[in-house]
Amino acid sequence: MNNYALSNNDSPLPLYHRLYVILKESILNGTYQPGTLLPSETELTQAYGVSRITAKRALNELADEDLVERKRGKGTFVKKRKSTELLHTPIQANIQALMSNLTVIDLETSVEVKQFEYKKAGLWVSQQLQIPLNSTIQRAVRVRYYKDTPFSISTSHVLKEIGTTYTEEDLEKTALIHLIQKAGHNILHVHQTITCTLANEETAPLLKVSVGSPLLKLRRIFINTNKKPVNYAEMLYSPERFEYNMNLTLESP
Amino acid sequence: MNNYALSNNDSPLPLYHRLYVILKESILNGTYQPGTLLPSETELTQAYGVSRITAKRALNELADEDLVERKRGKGTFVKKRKSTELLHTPIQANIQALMSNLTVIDLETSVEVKQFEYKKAGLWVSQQLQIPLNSTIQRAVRVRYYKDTPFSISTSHVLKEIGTTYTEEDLEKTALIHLIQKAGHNILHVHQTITCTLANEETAPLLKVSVGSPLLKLRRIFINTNKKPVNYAEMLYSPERFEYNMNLTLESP
DNA sequence: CACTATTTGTCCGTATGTATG
DNA sequence: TCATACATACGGACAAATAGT
Repeated sequence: MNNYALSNNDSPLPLYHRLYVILKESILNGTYQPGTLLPSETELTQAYGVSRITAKRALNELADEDLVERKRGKGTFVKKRKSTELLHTPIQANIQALMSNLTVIDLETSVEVKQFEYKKAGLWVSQQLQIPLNSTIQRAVRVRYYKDTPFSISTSHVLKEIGTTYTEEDLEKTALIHLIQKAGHNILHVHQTITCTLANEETAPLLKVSVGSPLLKLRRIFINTNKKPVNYAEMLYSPERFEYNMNLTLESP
Repeated sequence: MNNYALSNNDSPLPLYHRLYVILKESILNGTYQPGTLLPSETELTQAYGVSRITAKRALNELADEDLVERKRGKGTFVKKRKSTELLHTPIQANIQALMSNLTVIDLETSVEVKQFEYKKAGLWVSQQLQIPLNSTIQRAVRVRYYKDTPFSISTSHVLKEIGTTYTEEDLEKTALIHLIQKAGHNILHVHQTITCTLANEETAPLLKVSVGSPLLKLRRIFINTNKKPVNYAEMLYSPERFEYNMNLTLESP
């Protein structure tokens, strides 16, 4: 059996948790079908080279989550899931890589602020920011260049009280995330959606692509420590100049 | 200062590591500029409500990574970074959500295998799978339907010795990842790239969209425990039927 | 009915890592 | 640096439930 994943010893995650993740994954991907018997504590002990207490704890964590049922003298059984809602877990990642991407963009590219205005939030934006319709927000459209070729168009919608803490010039020099943090709002979550669209008469010339080209579209909602959205942004990229990379591993870093 | 992130106590990650992540992030996003002084151990103690030893350890982890320099009696200074390579960290996420997505697709959708053939790998595929040019691989094209509307086209390229362990019929009933695992290959990493393209004469009718529609394109390389690529797959989605969601948080789950 | 094997539950002692004051 | 507390992880021991011989 695979004990490779647990040989790495310099992980800050406790052993029982890593074994729990491995087992949970095997249940969710169908290696252990609902109703079937999971390996016993002693089998896990041998297979993964851990103590029985560690194996037991991993199994108990699964039982606490109602993924398995433990029966003394019989074994640990995979439960049948009633709803599939539980499975719709979106990718959960560390914000760190996003932050460093934002910073590296800031360092290596130049920015041109195309629009900078205060206006009333429409239906879509007010829903995204969870504010009343027609609240005043700050809308900024920026184009990023990398070595003189346009790289992205980003349209941000920020709460008025945050927008007033910086100027149009600040936005050309500093990453928006940094300005928001300076305004006293620490970002705890970012919800991100990746989709695509076509370049239109407005966006095509800004990115120097032809109308009808495919564009990668990112929508981001920044949520502060009070769980309030503070920024809704849409980014457009030409797929020839930007692709979104991710590494998915058994363990979180 | 923000001590919210550390109040959550049910994380399996040790406290010093979570503080380390927060500090690292603040350095990378520019809150603490290179050359400047980081908060002292006692300041961190007060700001985040941790003991001095915990703060010390978090700072030492940063020093071990060469991100900061510690000077006795003076303080902890943010180092200047020589290369920006370090910042280009791609999003690092747990494979679990991807696995469960694959499973839920398998449960709720129907699959039609459009092509199933063994052929010689071209330049691109052989590079992705790290095999010699003209090696034999198995290529399968599948269309997924969700309630009778086409949902995705996926084209997979699998090493010949894995492809021969299952049939075309298996591929209609079982997720490919499951079949690969049954062939004895445990997946440790998945490298994923998200980009976009246009529907052409071949793909448009399969997805029942018009030629020239924008399509979300996912490329995935599955890597087994021996660090060998075993599957290269491309997926196409209509953006009206599928968007890619991610949650980015300070802490990994 | 005992007897045995398997499996989980509970307990002990010990060592190390984490975290506080 | 020290003392203390708790969590993690190991090895071992024994009890209780289950199933088959």
